[in-house]
Amino acid sequence: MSSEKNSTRERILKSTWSLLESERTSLVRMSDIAKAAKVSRQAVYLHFPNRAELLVATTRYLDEVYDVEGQLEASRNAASGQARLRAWIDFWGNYIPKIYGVSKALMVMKDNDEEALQAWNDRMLAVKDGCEAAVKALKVDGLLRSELTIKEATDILWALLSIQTWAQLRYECGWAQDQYILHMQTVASRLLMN
Amino acid sequence: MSSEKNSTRERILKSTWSLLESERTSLVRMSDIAKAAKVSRQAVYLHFPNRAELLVATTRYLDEVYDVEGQLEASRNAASGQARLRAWIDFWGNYIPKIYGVSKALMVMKDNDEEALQAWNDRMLAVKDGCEAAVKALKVDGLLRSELTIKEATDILWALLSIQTWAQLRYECGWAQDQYILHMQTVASRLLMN
DNA sequence: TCGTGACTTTACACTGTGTAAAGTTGACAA
DNA sequence: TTGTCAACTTTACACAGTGTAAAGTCACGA
Repeated sequence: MSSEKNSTRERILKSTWSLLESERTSLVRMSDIAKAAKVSRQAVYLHFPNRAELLVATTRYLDEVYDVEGQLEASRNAASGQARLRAWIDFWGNYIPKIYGVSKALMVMKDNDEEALQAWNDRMLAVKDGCEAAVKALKVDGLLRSELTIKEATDILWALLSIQTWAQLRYECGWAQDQYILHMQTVASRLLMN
Repeated sequence: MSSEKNSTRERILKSTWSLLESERTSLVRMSDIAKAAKVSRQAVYLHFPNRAELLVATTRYLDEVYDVEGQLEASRNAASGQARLRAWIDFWGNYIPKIYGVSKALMVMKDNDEEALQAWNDRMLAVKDGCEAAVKALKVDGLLRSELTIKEATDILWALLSIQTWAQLRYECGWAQDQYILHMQTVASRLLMN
């Protein structure tokens, strides 16, 4: 993983990342990325076969930089089911803003591009797994509402924690990030627990 | 409105609609629409200045065909706050599948096109108004949870009833339409009401 | 000194949107 | 009957952005 620092490849990934954080998705073209990385447009294609794979590689790069795996340990080691739900929402809810730019680019692309679709689905299924684990932890503690199956509870939590929902509350409704986390935690508890 | 039946303009709108219902958004190009409407591609531009305005006109056409205004009367005349919330979710939740194809096309386009963005926002604000009205009706009946402001409750309901959330539950999670409506009604009650 | 890998430069094919302008046709009016 | 006009069709082209192709440059290591 990222064996050489400041390699051209990594500069391209960093440029993609920072452009997607600041600019509107559609304004980040291959040529913009090349310019930001101070290489020719062709050099980008030397490292990534197409835009979709560049975006996918960028998401993987983010996961690595932010040490997603390490951070997930925390929620996995939570003492109670309720604590686990809280920790999961805290982790994922706070990870969304970090990856939002890149995710949105992938989201827009998935409607035209099969590869982008695949990558997007993989990511979202991973999130769903996190939701399911939290729900199961509630169940084990006997805290899951009896009228909900594990699948239903997982689906609802997953929908609640979608990136689009975050974006809507955050940008359209003007919620603060803290407010989002807090509300999601109480909303999720209220919906899933007795 | 729609003075002449089977006018070229209306055939174009109908073709756009039916293509967007069946095909993936990105596969519905101006030339596909023209072909389906049995006119030349240029004729489409004679009636609509660009793709964005064609899509917008198609959503308006749908509203007209489905008599949105008339249907909304029902929820407005609900006896209690709770009934109004139910009726609103029933109406909007069942309207989503009818407009999904066209809405998705607009959704994809709003990232590149200012006009599409504007149209999308207008639509979504109208939905938000519906949510706010339902929340206020609850408040009047003293049923709104005391710890929620009207704005917060509206925002949450609006997020819950977003088109993306519907699509995720319906397509990704495989929920049936009836199941979606029922669950959203109970979820909304549980979240907003004492 | 040669070779090689990592680039740059130039050029081009392709798709889809939108513009431009000349040609066709059928209905209706004088 | 002729002429006009609106509603088209046909052909052609500009433009943006992606991706491909291939020749050229250049520094570094054996």
